[in-house]
Amino acid sequence: MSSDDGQGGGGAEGAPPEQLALIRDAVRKAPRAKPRTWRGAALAKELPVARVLVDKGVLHLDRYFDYAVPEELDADARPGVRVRVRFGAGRHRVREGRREGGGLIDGFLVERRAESDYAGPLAALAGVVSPEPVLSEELLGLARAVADRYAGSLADVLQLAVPPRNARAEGRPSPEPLPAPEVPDAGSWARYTRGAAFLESLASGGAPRAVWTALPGPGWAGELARAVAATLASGRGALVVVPDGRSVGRVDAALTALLGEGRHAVLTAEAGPEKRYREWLAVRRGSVRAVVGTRAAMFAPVRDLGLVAVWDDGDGSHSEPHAPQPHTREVLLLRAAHDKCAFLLGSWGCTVEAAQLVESGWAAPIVAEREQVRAAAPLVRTVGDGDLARDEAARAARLPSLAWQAVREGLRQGPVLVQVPRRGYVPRMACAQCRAPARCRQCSGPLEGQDAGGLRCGWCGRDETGWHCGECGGFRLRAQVVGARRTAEELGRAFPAVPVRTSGREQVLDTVPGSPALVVSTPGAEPVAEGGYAAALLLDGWAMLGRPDLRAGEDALRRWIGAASLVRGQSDGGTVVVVAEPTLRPVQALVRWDPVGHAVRELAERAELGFPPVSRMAAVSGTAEALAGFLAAVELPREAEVLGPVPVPVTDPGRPRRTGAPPVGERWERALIRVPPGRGAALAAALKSAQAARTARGGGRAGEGAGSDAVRIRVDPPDIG
DNA sequence: AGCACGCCGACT
DNA sequence: GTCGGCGTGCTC
Repeated sequence: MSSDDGQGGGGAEGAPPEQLALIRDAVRKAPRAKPRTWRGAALAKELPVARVLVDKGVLHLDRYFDYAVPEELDADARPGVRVRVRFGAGRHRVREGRREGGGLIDGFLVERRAESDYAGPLAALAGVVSPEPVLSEELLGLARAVADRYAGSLADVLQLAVPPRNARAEGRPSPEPLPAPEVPDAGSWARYTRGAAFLESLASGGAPRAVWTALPGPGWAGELARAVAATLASGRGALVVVPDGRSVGRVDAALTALLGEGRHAVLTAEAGPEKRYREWLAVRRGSVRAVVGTRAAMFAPVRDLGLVAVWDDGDGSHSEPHAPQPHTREVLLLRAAHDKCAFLLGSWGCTVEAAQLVESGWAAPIVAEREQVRAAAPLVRTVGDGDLARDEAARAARLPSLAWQAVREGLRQGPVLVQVPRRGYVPRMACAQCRAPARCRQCSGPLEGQDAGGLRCGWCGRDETGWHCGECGGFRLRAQVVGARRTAEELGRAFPAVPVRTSGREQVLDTVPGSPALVVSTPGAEPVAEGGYAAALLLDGWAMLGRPDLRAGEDALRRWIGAASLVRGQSDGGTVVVVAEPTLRPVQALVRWDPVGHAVRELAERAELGFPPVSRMAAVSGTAEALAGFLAAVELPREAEVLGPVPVPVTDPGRPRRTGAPPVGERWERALIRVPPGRGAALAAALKSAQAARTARGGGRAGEGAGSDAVRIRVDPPDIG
């Protein structure tokens, strides 16, 4: 971990000429013992200098600024508090001796010091917003590590890590902390080979690190709660981050069942600003020592942290959409390293990153015995192209008879889940004959069907008129996705006696009763069925696997496993039918219920190709000029490799602009920069300093508003072709 | 980002 | 001889 401050001791060696004046000043005004303010106001007697992190964009770049502490603010101006300072106007004020120009802006007081390194006269703190010390040394250290890891600014990270102040919440005292609970028994952790040992280690103050492949079914929330309880029993705090509000609810319920009220806080965005800040404060003040929450909780200031845990790290919600877009898993890894605490990554599936933690020896696997898995997982059957072709009935009904059969039989035993692709998925086109994805002849982008009936490239936007298949020469197309939703509707009509419930983006159902019903859901929105689903039908195979993305296979498997984990085990007759080609690797992994094996193979492949997470990548995007300028200026580590630039898909005016996509009407390019393992920090540092130099200098060019010259940097880009 | 500094051309 | 253009650099 690199810990350079970016701001050295102030030596004159190699100083650029524009700093000479400053240095001359410094020499003349040499004795730095006592800071002077412009008007010589009375200062605090002890430690009269406040080191402040100014909370403003990216431009001041993680530098601290020193301010004088007026006597009347001495008591409140403690490290960690929010302050107001004047910032922005120049030295002229000293000469004119009149008004203190510059606007009032927010900042965090980072440190009180006896003297300043700054040669000039110090401005005084304008005020202390509140005496609540919200930014602890640990949180600051974490924020800096995250900023370094992601080539972002400290201020940006702090915006994610410290919730906005709410005076009412701050005014209320937090409850008295409860004593540590008893050590819980192993409970259902006994289902896993190393499970009980992991809990014992937590309870006795150890810092074990594990990647836990959870058995399908609802047991995971209780198991997480038990890990939290064991950590609390050791006298330490615990943090659990899950992908969504529903999962928070499950872990919350499990914690309450195990520990009663008052021992854990719930941090979600849904709570609203006041409640959220109140909970956050209770954690910071040490009133509550355990936290469960969504993404933003990854920064929760838990006291004496003993365990960090993340559930389902493959879920996209763990990626923070705001700069610098940190990922829960990576932030918790940093916390585990800094605080030397235990780490638990749990999931029904297994990401490539998780597999890497095990392969590298950093974390131990926690898995169940093979027979246990086989009994707990449903029986999985596939329907591929061959079956469809042979199955005359299937083509007529647009659904294979195996699927009908599974649904019919499932409905006799209980609810049946039907997983359909998310709406808004653009229908991608494929050759009707050989199923090869239809690609643009200009840029190889995916061709998409249009409402009007034509074809258009999803990347470069060109209309395609004379398409023919590059693989087999065929000239007939079929939609890869269209039909699944309609199929679900048809299913409903085919079983008129059975209620149909839907769960999706607009309305997500939490649970459904155990009585026979068709439950149609998009991936990730599947309700939990009481007693488990009798069967599931997974209809989005082509949609998931057809995407031209590195993670398409991994993602598809994750979503299938997520749905299939809600189905009763094979021993209770649970059945899953997946409509996808059985020769494909993710499909085979689902049939064998072997997510870890799949991730390990993916990992080996990525290592061979030099793909993340084995190497570290960053994406840099912007206009062609901006990108070329940036690439010319950046001083990359020697081992770095620049791929591209290539054109970025244009933003369709009709659809919402995705984060990182160019503004409508602009053409952007993107370069990928790759470094070997261990050089990630060096890459981030290089990108950061080049970006700093450019934003400081370049500024607004002719015509366009400022920013047309800027580039966007994304460490760990999620979408690598 | 603001905003003041400074070094060049048109004005009273 | 002075006013003000915006190009450049700093903000404790």
